[in-house]
Amino acid sequence: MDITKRQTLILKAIVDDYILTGIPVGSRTLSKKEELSISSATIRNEMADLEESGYLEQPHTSAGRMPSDKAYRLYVDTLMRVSALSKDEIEFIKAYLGSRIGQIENIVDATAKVLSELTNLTSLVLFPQFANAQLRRVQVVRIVGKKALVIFVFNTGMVKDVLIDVPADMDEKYFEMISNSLTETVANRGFFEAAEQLKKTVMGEMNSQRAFMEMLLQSVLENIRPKAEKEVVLGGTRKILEYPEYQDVEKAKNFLSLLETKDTLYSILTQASDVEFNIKIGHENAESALQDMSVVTATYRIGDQKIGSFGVIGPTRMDYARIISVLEFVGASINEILKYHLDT
Amino acid sequence: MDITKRQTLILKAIVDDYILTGIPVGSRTLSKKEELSISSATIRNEMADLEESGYLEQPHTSAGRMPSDKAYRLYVDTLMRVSALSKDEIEFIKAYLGSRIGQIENIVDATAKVLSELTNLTSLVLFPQFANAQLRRVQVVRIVGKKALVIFVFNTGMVKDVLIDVPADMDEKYFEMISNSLTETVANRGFFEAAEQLKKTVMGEMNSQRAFMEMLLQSVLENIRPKAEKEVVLGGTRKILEYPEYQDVEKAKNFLSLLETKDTLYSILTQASDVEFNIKIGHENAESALQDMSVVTATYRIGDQKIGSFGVIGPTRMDYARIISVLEFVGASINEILKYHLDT
DNA sequence: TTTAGCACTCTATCAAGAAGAGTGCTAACA
DNA sequence: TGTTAGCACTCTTCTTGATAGAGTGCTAAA
Repeated sequence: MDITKRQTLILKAIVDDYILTGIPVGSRTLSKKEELSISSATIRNEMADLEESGYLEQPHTSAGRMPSDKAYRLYVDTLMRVSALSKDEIEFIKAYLGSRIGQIENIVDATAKVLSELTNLTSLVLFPQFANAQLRRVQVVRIVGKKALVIFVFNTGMVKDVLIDVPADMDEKYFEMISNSLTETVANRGFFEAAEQLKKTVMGEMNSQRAFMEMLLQSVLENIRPKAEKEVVLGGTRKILEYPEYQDVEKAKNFLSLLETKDTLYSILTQASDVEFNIKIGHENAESALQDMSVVTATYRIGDQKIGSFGVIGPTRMDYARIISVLEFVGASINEILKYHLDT
Repeated sequence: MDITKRQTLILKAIVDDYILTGIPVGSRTLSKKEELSISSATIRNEMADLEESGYLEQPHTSAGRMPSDKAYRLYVDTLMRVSALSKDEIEFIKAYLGSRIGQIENIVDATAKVLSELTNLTSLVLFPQFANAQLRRVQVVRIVGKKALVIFVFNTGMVKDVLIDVPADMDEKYFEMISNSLTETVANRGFFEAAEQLKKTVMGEMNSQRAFMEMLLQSVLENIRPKAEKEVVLGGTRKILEYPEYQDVEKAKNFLSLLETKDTLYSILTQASDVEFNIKIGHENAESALQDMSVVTATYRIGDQKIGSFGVIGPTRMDYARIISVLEFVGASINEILKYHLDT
């Protein structure tokens, strides 16, 4: 089952070429390459062997060979060389992400954009998972008239808020009291625990503002609940149309509708969050819609706590080496920015 | 130049049919329709006349006729019958929009989705134009440690906020003072006037917190400035792929990249905001990229103040009558929801 | 004025043939 | 024994030509 050194060399050349062009690679094309000074006939023999071992595939008899998923796996695991990004690329990432410090949404959006721009693929960014984050503080602030803002502060430094209606005659003191009481209840708890605790607390309260408290609780629960649907941000969704293998509108449509069912994307991004880099090639994906696509994801964190993941999705023929470099650098940049966020 | 009653009838039938199918309409197809009991030969004669008058076009000699932009214009102005929406459709809109009361973003997103879903076209929704809205209140609230939230309240009932850094040792009293002073400065002014006034005020201040105030001012200005780029929300961007005339990937790509340059969309939506409904057919669009597309837009308002617009974009062959009904009803629904928002 | 009839035009579709790319196998060579 | 040149073979793609079908424009009759 092992393959020889020369076969490895040939395989790498084929993968490199196929990633670049998307056209099945012929023996003559390969023999013309400088690094391989072997005749096309010899290459043909080796290719036949590689095909038998399951590393190569042939769309039809008189076409060149293209890598199988197994070949990509080998390529990713041992063959490819991950090179550093160019100065320009680093500059681009820094400029794009750096200027977006502020709201978390901006960072997520910018990450999605930067990823798709640099890889020419559709990018996925999972929103920070509040479920893992803990609440630190809840504050109710009267804005004007009947409107008040409920502000949630997480231990990760993130802030979320929601507008609610309050009785016009409600006392400022009362807001302060609620804020403190809510904070006490939820502080240092994750979402589910906090929700549990909140319900108990409100049920216990039997004061005159019961209706208001229930309304408040409702909006609190709705807003700190992690919503799968909302939590995936996409970038470069139309990049796929650039690829010759998606010139068929039907195929492109399938891909684009896959992107609309965010549940799938969500599960891809969450299940991947155990390891640093996760590369799923073709049939390695559980979802049937992804059998001829690859997904590469990485995690991002605040401090040493994993709070989300991001990555790209595209045809199995993708430049894995380059993608890894990009993800690595972008991940590091995000960590840096979020660390700054955390610095209270 | 005038056309006869019968020609009008024929033209309407052609437009109706072509909107439905997208295939050039032949004389025999028309003669088979019940409402027109004329022979195909007669129709052919009439069609020749209509072509001469510029209402019909022929892709090639042995094909049927299709409506020109001029025909669509006539159709929209006098021929089409706008019918009421079905109960199901009304229910759909109400369910979708009604449940999204809360943040303005949700309403805008929901509107975009509802529009594209009901029309099968790409929808555009302009974010409420803060430039026209006036500020009512600015409030700085310490959140925790070095973080504070600057909250902007508009006379439209909308609320925007931004997270900023503040010196950890800054007094609560000082926040109150700043809030009041900022509010006084910007209250009842539009954006540009408020910005002008703010600059003057800060320049005047020479106290110890000058650096902080400048930082604050910066973030204030950045956040209340109307950003064209950010202000257009799209829905159903991939709907275009369903249309046979966009089976060509190249065409689809062009359309999709048009959607990415939000400046164009922004200008379409803003220039249209003078009248209730705005219908631009084919070459009536100033932008060269839109020469074979139509754009239908409507405005939405709070009270009697126009604050934004929304609409759909697609091939000139679109169901104008239906689109008008949808826009009308959705517009009314938005107004209702926003009125509730305004009810402080 | 309307309609039936017919020649004409253009497109779309299909089959057949030619060109090109690439392979697999065999035989010769180092 | 491994490598290479040569050649027949296969499959795709492109081109060409023929054909059917849709629809028109025009003429002549009703």
